[in-house]
Amino acid sequence: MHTLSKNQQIIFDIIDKSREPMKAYSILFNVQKKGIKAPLQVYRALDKLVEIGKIHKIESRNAFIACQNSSCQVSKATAFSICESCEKVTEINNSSLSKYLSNFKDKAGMKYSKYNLEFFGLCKKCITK
Amino acid sequence: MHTLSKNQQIIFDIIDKSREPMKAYSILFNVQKKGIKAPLQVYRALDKLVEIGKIHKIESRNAFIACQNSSCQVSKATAFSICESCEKVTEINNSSLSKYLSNFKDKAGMKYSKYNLEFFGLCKKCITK
DNA sequence: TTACATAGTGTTATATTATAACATTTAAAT
DNA sequence: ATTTAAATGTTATAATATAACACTATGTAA
Repeated sequence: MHTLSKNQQIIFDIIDKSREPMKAYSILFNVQKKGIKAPLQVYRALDKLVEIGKIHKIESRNAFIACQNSSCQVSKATAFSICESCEKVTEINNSSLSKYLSNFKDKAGMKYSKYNLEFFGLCKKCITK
Repeated sequence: MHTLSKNQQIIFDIIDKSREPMKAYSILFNVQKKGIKAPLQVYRALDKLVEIGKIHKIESRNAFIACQNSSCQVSKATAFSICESCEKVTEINNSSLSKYLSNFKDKAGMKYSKYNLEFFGLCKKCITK
């Protein structure tokens, strides 16, 4: 296990507590009272947290969420569902899906070490609206 | 079929000719001689081209490539391989993969209308380096 | 425990990516 | 011909992200 540094811990905590993906400058705003004043301090912590799998970046939204899977192994194999109405994002934890994708090989003979999948649609709540 | 407007055609052409994904401001630089002067003119064309499936955005790279599939149907089901060394990006056209993902349903009962998948690794050339 | 290397911090400045707002023009549909 | 929708041109600005440099803390190994 990895021990987080001071800034990493502060920033992880705020993302982990959030019920929705957080953007970098929103994080910055929220941690200024804790002494983190500059964007770079946030981005450096984010980079590290992504690297060790504690958080994931939702690429289509430029936002970050805490990993919902117990383990960090899966930081190289991420899948999310995104509601295009309410913007709720959920990490998908489905072994069939991860097996299928981890074993996927394309014609070009490229061997993949990582993937990121984002599904878009409407969540249950938003469908009925 | 859709007829492209003047700006849309100019911007599609330059992306289509490019052998690598193009970034918005690189596109802007390259079309200034054609009278397109402002970022917004580029972004508006990009938005439309993405909407109609002529190009795709590589989210992890903030860059755009022309659709490599003959049809525009697939604009809602995109998959790419990205070499992390040379940054070569290739659109994956694999019916097993697209069937699997199009039929995928998660526990939450959310029905997906769209997905985007990005694989990362090393291409053949870069493996042997 | 000192020295060395590695990782993390603080700070200022700046680069890159993207949109708001508004006036005008062109194309398409009735 | 008139109306409507789509596209354009323009200026300004918002939002996202990194470069560069000086300094500090932490872990490792002699």
